[in-house]
Amino acid sequence: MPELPEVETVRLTLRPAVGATIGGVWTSGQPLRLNRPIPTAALRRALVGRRITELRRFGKYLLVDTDGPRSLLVHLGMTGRLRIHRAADERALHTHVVLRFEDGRELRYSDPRRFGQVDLARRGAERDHPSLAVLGLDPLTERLDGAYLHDRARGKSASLKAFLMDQGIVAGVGNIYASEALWRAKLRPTARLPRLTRERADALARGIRDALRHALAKGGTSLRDFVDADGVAGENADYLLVYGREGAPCRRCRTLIRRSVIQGRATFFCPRCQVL
DNA sequence: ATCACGACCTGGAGGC
DNA sequence: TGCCTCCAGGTCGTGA
Repeated sequence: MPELPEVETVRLTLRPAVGATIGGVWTSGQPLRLNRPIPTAALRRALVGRRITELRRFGKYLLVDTDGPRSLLVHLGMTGRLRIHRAADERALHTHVVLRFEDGRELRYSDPRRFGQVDLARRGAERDHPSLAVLGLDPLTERLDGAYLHDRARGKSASLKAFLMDQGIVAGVGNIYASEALWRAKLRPTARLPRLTRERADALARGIRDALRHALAKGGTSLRDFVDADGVAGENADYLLVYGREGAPCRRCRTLIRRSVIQGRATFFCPRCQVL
């Protein structure tokens, strides 16, 4: 579900949690991604009594820093939500982690499909965490340009779309924004990396940055599940340029948008103006 | 090493 | 109404 703009939207709307002191930790006992148990005891040891100091994002991962040495690491998977509630509010089905604050609020993580991840990372050494160590460049906080993409494409033969969705190359781009970025760059999702010239890589870098920034400005894309930390849906679904528009006219050339499947994921493109 | 596929899991939508 | 199939913002293990 959530790609970089959605995770960043959650981070921004979660800011009222900064300053809160964690009084208790509850977990559902159900495992998340890869059948991995939530490390309840370790979460309690690391977080109870600590004050939340900062919220950071690396690609699609969110870090909740505390005044202790450990940060809470969260990945939302496809259906994960992180929301602030009053403690008295009824708990949603599929709630898996609750941080009780001493001021009567709670930070709750829910995730029906349990594709997400909840763990601890060492503050200051968070990039040593195996999930963060493998991430490529974050287009919002680091300089993403054509030189970088062109260099990382060397020796590879995958499709442009698979390349974009590889978190080790660009951290934060997922299925929606891969299609959006390629449409903006006028590049065919099925095109192979050897044809990514430096000039095309420049266009692609620009397409990625623009797709993500515009989506973030609309509070992210809510196709079905996504809401921010206050439960508010994003508005970017109304502004998508190509994703989900199969059979509708291309916004540039009016040719009908086509849908195909690349690596098992729905992919949308204009067969006329995405020439490469 | 790289690449593409299937599996993981639940729920909503649409067809019959 | 109910039951079926298909689909979904992600990632990882597998086998070619």
